[in-house]
Amino acid sequence: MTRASTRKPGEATGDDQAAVPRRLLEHATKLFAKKGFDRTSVQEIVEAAGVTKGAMYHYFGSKDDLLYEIYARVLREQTRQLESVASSDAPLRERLAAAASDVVVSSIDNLDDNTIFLQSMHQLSPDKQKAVRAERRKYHERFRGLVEEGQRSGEFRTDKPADVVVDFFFGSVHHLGSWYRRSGSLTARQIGDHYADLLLDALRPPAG
Amino acid sequence: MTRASTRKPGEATGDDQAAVPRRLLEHATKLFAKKGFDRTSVQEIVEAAGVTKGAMYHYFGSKDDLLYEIYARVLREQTRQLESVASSDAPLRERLAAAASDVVVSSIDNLDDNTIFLQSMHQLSPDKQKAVRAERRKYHERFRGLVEEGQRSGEFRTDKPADVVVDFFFGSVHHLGSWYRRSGSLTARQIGDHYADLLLDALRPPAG
DNA sequence: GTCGGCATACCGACCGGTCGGTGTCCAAAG
DNA sequence: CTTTGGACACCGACCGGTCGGTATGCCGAC
Repeated sequence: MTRASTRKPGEATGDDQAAVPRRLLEHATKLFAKKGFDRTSVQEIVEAAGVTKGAMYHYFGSKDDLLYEIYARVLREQTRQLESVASSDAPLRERLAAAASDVVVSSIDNLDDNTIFLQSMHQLSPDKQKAVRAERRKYHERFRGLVEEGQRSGEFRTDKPADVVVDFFFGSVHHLGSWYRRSGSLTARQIGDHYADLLLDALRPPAG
Repeated sequence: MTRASTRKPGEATGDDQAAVPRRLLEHATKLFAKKGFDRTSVQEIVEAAGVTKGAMYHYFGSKDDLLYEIYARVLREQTRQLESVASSDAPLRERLAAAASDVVVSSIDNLDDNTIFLQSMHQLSPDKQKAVRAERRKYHERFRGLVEEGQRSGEFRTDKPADVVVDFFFGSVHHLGSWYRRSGSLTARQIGDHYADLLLDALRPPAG
């Protein structure tokens, strides 16, 4: 009863050290991606993380909160990355190509988050959903800014609305999770470059 | 007790005549799209359709069956449409453009089905999921055939794998539901033509 | 001693699916 | 013409089970 360094709670022996909230987030991500948000019970998550429900509800207000935190983390990271690339002083075409390729690579690196984004967003509570959408919108707008810049300078075609082009492109990106397999023959960067090429070439003015 | 044309069953007075299975499918589609498959209870569906659970389980083996039927219906229709366009004797570029534009238009016309496809496919039982995937794959392969035809003839670039291009395009199509609003300024056909243009232009050989 | 960091036991709501029944129609028997 | 029987379409109360969330208490650290 008075043993030191008790290993009672949970069976987790491998990835222990990690803080409890981190472990919860990590395993929740995997489970949500694999089985969907609604099909994953809180019980499963806490068992996978080697803790109990008490622990989870100590750190998170609800199951929804868990999902929201996953979203927020991904969005912060992607926004940060885009901002860094978009505001460099490289030529426009290079900046857009880098932004496009990068978002593909990061989406593939975190396929789970991507899958969740796709399938479970509408299961968030309305206000949290609104917050996520707002953040996502900011991201799209920044990206669209690059396209519009090229349209003003004459580098890109102007017969297609910039927002249509951006939605076209991000549709492709969001759907990577439904077909990309790591066992395939193409690396994440190769896919990213292909996608960036397709975008840039689709944006060439029709005349030439 | 012996009245003719009794209107007892259900309260549905507006859209009655319609057969019960059709009504169930119709309302299930709307609810699944709005709230997601798991969040929609069988009770809600039958109430919306103006029948009872008994009726539903008389016509469908399970809630899963309902979802599967929705998928099957959409897939049959889209496959039929693609086959009709792809096998015409018009020039290749026109056939591909028509196929691309058509799938966008039909996806927008049936935004609900599209949304369900996106969000709820993984909630089907494994065997039904397999069946849906197989059918979907056939569709993609037919579409890819058009791209490959153009690559062989030299009309399209050959530095991008055809399957990457097809996945790129269908990602965009599947995501229409997440941003397209009927209240927007563009009609379904306009979006379809824009998307078709972007695809065709992305496929132009890099040299010119 | 009290406070953060959990564990454990438990609750009420709800959900998919079942099952014994009911009303209606039609066809064959009487 | 009437009766009977049974197939079909549907009803709705009910069940076992699960799930998100909570109430309470223990325990080591400060």
